[in-house]
Amino acid sequence: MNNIIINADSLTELPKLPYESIDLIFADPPYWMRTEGVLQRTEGTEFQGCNDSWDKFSSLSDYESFTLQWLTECRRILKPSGSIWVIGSMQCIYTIGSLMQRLGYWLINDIIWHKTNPTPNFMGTRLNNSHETLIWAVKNKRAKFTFHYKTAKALNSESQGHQMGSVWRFPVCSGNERLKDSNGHKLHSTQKPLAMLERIIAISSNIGDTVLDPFAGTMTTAAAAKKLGRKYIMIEREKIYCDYGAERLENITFEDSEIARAEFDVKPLRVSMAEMIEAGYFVEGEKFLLADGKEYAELQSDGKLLYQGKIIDMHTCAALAKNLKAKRINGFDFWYVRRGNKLISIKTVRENYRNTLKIT
Amino acid sequence: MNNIIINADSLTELPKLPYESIDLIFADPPYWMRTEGVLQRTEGTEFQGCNDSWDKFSSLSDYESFTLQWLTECRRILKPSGSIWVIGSMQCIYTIGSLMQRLGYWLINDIIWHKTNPTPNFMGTRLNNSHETLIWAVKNKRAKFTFHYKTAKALNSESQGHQMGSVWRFPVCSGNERLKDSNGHKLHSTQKPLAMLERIIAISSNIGDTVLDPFAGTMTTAAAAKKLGRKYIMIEREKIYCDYGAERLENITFEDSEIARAEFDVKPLRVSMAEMIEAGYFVEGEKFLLADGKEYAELQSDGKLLYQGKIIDMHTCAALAKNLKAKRINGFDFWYVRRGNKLISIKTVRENYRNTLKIT
DNA sequence: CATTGATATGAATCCTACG
DNA sequence: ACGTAGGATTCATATCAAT
Repeated sequence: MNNIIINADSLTELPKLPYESIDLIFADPPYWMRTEGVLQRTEGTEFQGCNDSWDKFSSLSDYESFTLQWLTECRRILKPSGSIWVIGSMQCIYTIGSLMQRLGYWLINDIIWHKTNPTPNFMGTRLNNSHETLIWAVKNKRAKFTFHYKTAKALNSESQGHQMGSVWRFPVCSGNERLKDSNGHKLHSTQKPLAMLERIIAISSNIGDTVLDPFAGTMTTAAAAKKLGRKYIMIEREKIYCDYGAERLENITFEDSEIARAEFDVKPLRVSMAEMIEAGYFVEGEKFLLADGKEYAELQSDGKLLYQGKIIDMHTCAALAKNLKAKRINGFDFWYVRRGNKLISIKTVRENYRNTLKIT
Repeated sequence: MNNIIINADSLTELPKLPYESIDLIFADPPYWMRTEGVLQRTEGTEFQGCNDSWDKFSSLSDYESFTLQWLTECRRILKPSGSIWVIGSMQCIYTIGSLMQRLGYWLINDIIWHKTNPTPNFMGTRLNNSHETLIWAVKNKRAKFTFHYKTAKALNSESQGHQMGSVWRFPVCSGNERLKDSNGHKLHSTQKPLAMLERIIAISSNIGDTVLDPFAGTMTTAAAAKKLGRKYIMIEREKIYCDYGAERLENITFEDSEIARAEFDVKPLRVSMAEMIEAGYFVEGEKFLLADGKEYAELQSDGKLLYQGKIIDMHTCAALAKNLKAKRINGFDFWYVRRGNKLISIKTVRENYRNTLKIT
């Protein structure tokens, strides 16, 4: 059931997928653009937007009903730890977001795709619509989901080395990347940029995960998934997109990388104070100091601290010693010990201990 | 009923306002942030977000009902030519947008306020939420609304001189602009930047218009309105905000400007071909040429053109002569006439004619 | 090959006053 | 309400031909 393209309607296919079997969903549903007539450039040429039969709906309640159906199924097949991305624009994203919240999805972020090269507003009738919106959500409020924070930081082209924000800059899909039909015309009216899908899959899934796209189109989601070593299930109603998409995927291979493996986000080994005392990295009875050099507390054999006659954990103790309103802070950021005539952060001591574990 | 602050609840006050009496509405409703517990920075200090009593709701349907009520009233009191802006974030904007579309509002644009200095995500648990969303809408699909396109162009700090897009960069409200209470703490947890309100009011209303804000808070909307010569009706439930807001408004005066008056958007005088022939700017029977210098058509007394034996209007004729797919293009951009031994654009001729009208 | 200029095009809720 | 004529309006890129 992996790495397949299903040439059928999502509303009939999604119910066939097993309960809680999918790690990541990317959905690029019909937007229901509601355009009328032809839009003409000043020079007299026509703008070719999205005027496909698959984007037509008869009414708002019709569109709501369609949206409710596929969102309901997606929630059923999503793993508890999985997450879903949905892209849309003004015309549809409010319907989508509102139904998601009603269905119990919990929104993680909404993300703005700020297009670097949007179609201008030819007539000057309103603001140039230069973005689309992505909603990223989980099944339930308390769900634990995959998010590679440091991978996202590494991928943050908008502000290198800083945490990734909710506004992303990407050009629209054009040029060589854009699939053409046998007449040389664009195959699909709304092909999404591969780079955006790669970012999404890299930060919110793991190697080997299964990615589902219920409106797969030109298989951009599958292309990104394959490149990053994820499995994929693509559902697409139009045969022509499936055919061209399958061909596209043949030329794509897994490219292993730190990003694909999310190696920046590998959690350091969990170690306990007691363990480090045992290993001789801390000594029972030694003094814990703050950066000011004053001795505040005394280390106990179990890793707790003796402070003003009471035995408390070092995180609570740090907040107390620093006289903070907060009850608890990360003691590894505040406590020092004496080594020779120097003050050493206990974080450094832990780092040294962890390094010995890596070697063995 | 102008330039007033009403210290009361919007749900009771909006129904008292007359039908179709408001030109522009800006609404910054409670977002229902659904925060829990205390968010602590790494150093142990507490982040002071929005935890106000006015932002508490018991359930999604409760919030939907509240939203439906004020949006319904706003639609009732909005003039047919008026428009409404609503700001919100992920937590609420999908509910708001979806209800707006259900109520029959027609969206003009959604606009992203991309914060230049967002609060970081302290825990690294998700993407840094660095934007809020504004929805700009009219009462009905066919409604004509005020939009000063060229004023927007002039105000476009993101890309000077180009059409304004749907992603706006503004810093969050801070420093001197941020109102403080008697203890020196921020008066209001969600004060919006004045510059953003000025932009909104400048591009979507006229001098003398009435601007309504049903959740007026620190009266930023009124401040921008007053500065730009608009009238205002502010509704705010909390007395303390009304008091500080009234004081704030005392120090603000109307600053006249081309932007305030939207002078870039003044429409040129409408003139007809027949009128210009009458005035001698064109001569009946003279030849109309394209840029290539070939004679294509012959001017008739009523301003129409004789082309290949048929009499047609010059816009349709231009499309024909240029062999375009389009049925009609602006003839003033394509036709030339001979003046002496030079080719002159008929747009230039019209410009000359218009200049004589200005003098008299 | 590098540079320049002309041309094509992208999820678009894309005109309006007057008779 | 609807037809007609007047008149206003685009930006970043990619491609390709010409220099």
